[in-house]
Amino acid sequence: MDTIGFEAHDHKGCVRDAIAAVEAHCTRHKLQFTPVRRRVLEILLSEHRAMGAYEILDTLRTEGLGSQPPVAYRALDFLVTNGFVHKIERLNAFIACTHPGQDHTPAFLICRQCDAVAEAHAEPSKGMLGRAAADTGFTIEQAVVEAMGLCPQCRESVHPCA
Amino acid sequence: MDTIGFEAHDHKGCVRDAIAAVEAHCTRHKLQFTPVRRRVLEILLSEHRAMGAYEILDTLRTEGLGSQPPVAYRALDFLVTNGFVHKIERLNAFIACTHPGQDHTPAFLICRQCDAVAEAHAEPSKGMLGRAAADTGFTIEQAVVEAMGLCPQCRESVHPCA
DNA sequence: CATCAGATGTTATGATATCACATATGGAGA
DNA sequence: TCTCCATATGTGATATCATAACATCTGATG
Ligand SMILES: [Zn+2]
Ligand SMILES: [Zn+2]
Ligand SMILES: [Zn+2]
Ligand SMILES: [Zn+2]
Repeated sequence: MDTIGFEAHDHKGCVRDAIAAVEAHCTRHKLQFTPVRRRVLEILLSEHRAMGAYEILDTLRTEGLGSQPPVAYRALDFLVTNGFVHKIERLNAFIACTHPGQDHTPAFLICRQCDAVAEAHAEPSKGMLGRAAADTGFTIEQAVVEAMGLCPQCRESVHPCA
Repeated sequence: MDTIGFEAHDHKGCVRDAIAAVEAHCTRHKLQFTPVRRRVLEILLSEHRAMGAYEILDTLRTEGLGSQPPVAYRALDFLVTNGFVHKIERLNAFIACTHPGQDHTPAFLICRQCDAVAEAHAEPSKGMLGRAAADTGFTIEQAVVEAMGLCPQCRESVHPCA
């Protein structure tokens, strides 16, 4: 199973495991997993959905962990840079990674109805894109792949228009 | 050749042809290709790069075609909706389509050094992404595919760090 | 002419993101 | 220990991107 996000799962365990994985990764790479950074990751993990920076900041504020935008953006920048969180460009929002610590290139399935987001695995330099890049001499370093559409649940509930 | 953008070409002709194609498409589909909409498309075509809405608005303003953000955003919305212009999510910017009028799903190669953008062709429901979607029952309606990296020219000029 | 849909003009505001500068903290080396 | 320095944080201000709301205009239809 590679893409979770549209199905029920052991949420408590998933949060715990993710935090543990990030902790281990930070120790190994001498990265500072500070309280704000940890808390931002926890918020994203516990909600399990894409959240805007200001929405995260609201929570931090009530907990006395920072009240100004740079606090949230700096923590998010750290988490994104190190691959623990991904930015969903289409939503200007952030979501916790489902494979923290592992080197991977994510792709996302975003439901336009309920905003649920599932992380899948993308092969960057394979397929059309890789061919086009190779043809033109372009060097791909990173890729944003975000599919919009309807998740299984919302697909059910949409009236058939017929 | 499917991806232009990193190479020299007949620019005058490319602008003329694109405008003509859009004009024809609008006539056929009873869409109003108004002065503001036409001018915004011309600006994007002539610059041949990704431009922010406010940058476009600056030009409109000097020409008396509108001075407030909604003017630019409404024109861009029309052009994007009808596939004559694409939004580059990663840059919060817009770029003229290189296949206007044709039904297609674009992918982009974006140079992080010089901000040049090339449009390529993506096959949405093929490959990893399509598989992941099919596995989970997700229905893909639209996709954002944007690769970041170095274009051929910038790749040359970057010092080797060695 | 009356009506209406679509396009535009304009003011204000909302949402997202960064700059700039002060302060704190903790480890490496003199 | 003390100094230095890199990294992280606190905070106010500001930049950048985008839309809401409402008035007005214009052309097509009947
Ligand atoms: Zn991930
Ligand atoms: Zn859904
Ligand atoms: Zn296109
Ligand atoms: Zn370049």
